[in-house]
Formats: sequence, structure tokens, C-alpha cells
Amino acid sequence: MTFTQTTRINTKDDLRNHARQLFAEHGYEGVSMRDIAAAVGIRQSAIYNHFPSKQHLLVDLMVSHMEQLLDAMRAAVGTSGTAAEQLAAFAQFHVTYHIDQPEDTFLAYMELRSLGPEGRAAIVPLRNAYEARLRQIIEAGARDGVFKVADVALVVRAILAMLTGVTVWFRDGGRLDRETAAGAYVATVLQSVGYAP
Amino acid sequence: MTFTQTTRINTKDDLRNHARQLFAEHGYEGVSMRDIAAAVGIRQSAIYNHFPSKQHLLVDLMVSHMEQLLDAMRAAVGTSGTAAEQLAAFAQFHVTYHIDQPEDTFLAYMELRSLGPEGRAAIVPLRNAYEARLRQIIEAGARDGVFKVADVALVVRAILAMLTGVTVWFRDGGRLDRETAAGAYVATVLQSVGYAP
DNA sequence: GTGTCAGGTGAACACTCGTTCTTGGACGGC
DNA sequence: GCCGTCCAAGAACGAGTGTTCACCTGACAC
Repeated sequence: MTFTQTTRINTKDDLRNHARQLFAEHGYEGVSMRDIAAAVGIRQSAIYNHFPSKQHLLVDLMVSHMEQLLDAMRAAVGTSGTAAEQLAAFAQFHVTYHIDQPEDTFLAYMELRSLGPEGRAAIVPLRNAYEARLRQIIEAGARDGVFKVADVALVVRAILAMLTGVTVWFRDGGRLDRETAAGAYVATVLQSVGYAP
Repeated sequence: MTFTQTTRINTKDDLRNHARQLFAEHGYEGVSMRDIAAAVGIRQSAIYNHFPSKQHLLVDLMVSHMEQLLDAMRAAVGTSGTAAEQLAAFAQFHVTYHIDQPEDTFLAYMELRSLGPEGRAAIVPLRNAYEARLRQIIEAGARDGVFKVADVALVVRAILAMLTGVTVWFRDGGRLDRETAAGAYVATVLQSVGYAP
């Protein structure tokens, strides 16, 4: 008596979505294949028709997130404008993207340690490419003398940590709305590189 | 034939130290009582002579860390000096403390979600007290007009996230030494609140 | 109608998990 | 010498882990 077996539309995407949410909430190690299956409404064994292992599921989630993040960032920041404009666009993008996709981004920054060597090898270049774009902007501003930074690599990491931290406290319906929060981060980032308009 | 049974000096501290390191490396869920016991050189069952449960071990670690952090911060920052001086002292302290105790601090910021309600109830007030001190400093600087901040609560969280991020990349023997890194963070933090000396 | 097949099921595998319990040796106080 | 305390060992508990496998079923192509 297996009724709804054929009413499923896209089990693979359902698995991705529920796994993303559960991993973000309890951590990779804290979620079992049975938990994920139960959330989707199938049995644990059926997951293996879509993903060869739990680890592959995690890597799939993290890689696709990083690719989307990278593409979206490049589209949002562009290549024209001053260093200050690009930095503002970058900060604005990073904060709003992280507000809109808190689970994905939380996962990407927290579960690197749950990745095996092959998974890490897939993620690290994508992260580096993302960081490299910010580094480019900071370097351009420093070269032009509009930014004052003590150490470029350190400031790049400091800015990313500062912006990503938005996921920890931001809640829809809280004291600040998306735009106000993003604006405050943009202003803080611009000040942090010593930009005086 | 249990030879070394009595040669143990302080098993409880050994447990704390090894558990701290293992939790920081693999996450709370990723470490078993057997792992911890093996690291210390005893059997799993002997752990329960010192801690009533794995959860209590985690709470012990996190609470004692937060208490030490809070005490050390208050000693380092003091209560005299201008807002800028206090902020510089705070940033300097936070970075060097996190560089020196990376496991403790990583744990404290990552494993809140592994805490049960009673553990969370013990930690949250300590975290709040720590944040509150930084908030005090920022507010004083903003009141005096030497700091320009878009939103005090947001900037407090932004600064903490930025500074805590040092644990992700800093390695002893790397390109930057402790003092250089801490100095760069101090400069970046002061700029981020719009302080112009 | 019949064959193919993606995608379900349920049972089972071999572990590992946190925790409990009984046992026994070493030790300081009396 | 004896006793209570501390703290270790080792076996066992029931439950949960990721994964595999044989089997079944509904939908679609021809």
C-alpha cells in the first residue's frame, strides 16, 4: 500500500531543500539520513536513488551555493565604477544575499570541517575566487590612495567576517529591516578602509 | 593489572583539555566519549567519575571559558581613558586572546547550537555581558562625537564578528605575527567607527 | 497487452553512540 | 589492620548510525 509514491514531483530538490535546512539547524553531524528522509516524506533508503552518500549531499549543497554566490556577486558588483563604489556594491550584495539565504550561507561557512578532502578541494577554489574579487577592490582603492588599510589580506578577511556575521543576529521583522541593515554595513565597511567621501 | 591507574595527576583537567581540542576540531557532535577517553588514556566509563554527561562537559568548557574571557577583558580594558583608547584596548585584547586560545574561543562561538536549554541559559548572560562592555564604549564615543556609527547594536556585532574571525586564518609562524595582526585589527576597528585621530 | 525502468519500500548489516553497573585496586585516616 | 573514598576497568544496554539489497509498483513507450 504505497499510495503517494507517484505524486512526488521533484524528490531530489526536496532532499536538497530539507537537508539544507536541517544541516543549518543541527549541523552536518547532528542530522541523520532518517531525519532528512522523514522531512521529505520518504524512507531513508530512497535517498540513495538520488545521492550516493550523505557526504555527496553536503558537497552538492555547498558547491552549488558557492557557484550561485559567485555568479550573483559578479553580476551585482560589475567591473565599472570607483573602488569605493565597487566596495559599497560588494558589501550591499553580501549582506542582502546572506539575509535572504541564511541557511545556505551558514552551512558554507560552518561545515568546511565536515568536508572530506575531495569536497574541500571542490569548495576552496570557489571561496578563493570570491575573496579574490574583494581583494582586487581593496587593492585598487589602496593604490589610488582613497583607502587606507594596514594589511590588505587581513582587511579582506576582516570585512568578510564582519559582513557574514549578519546571519547570526538578523531576523525578519526585527528592529532593523534588510535595507537599513545593509546600509549600516556598507557605511561601516567604507569607514573601516578609511574611505572619507 | 591496572598499572598506571594511580599515576594520573589530574584526570579532570586532562579531560577538559583534550575535550576542548577535539570539540574545536571536529565539533561537539563529531566527537565521542570514546574519542575523548582515548586521548586522555582512560576508558570511556571513567569519564563519568568526573562529568555526569557529555553535555555537562561541554557546558563546563564553555562557561569557564566565558568567565575567564570576561575577567581578562575587564582587566585589559579597564575603565579609564578615552573611548578611542578603550576601544583600541578592547580590540587588542580580543584579538590576542583569541590568537592565544583558539580552541576555546572557536568552541564558544560555534557550539551554542549544541547546548541544551540549561546550558544556553548559563552562557547567554556571559556573552551579553561581554558585548555590553563593547557597546558601552561605542556609545560613549558616539555621545562624545568622536565615533560615527550608523547603528550601535549593529556595529557592536560587526566588530565582534570581524575580530573573532582572526581564529579562522591566523597561524603561528605565518606571514604576520601576533602583534602585527593585532595592530592591524585595532587600526581597522578604529577606522570602522569613523575615528580620525 | 507487454517490457522497461525510475523510484519507491522494508528488512537487514555492521557499527558506533551515550550511559550504566558491577568489580576491584590504591590510598589516607584512624 | 581495617575502612571509606576515589577512580579506574570492562562488560553490557538499548538506541541510533550510514549504507546495501531484494523486491514491488505505477507510468510510459511501443
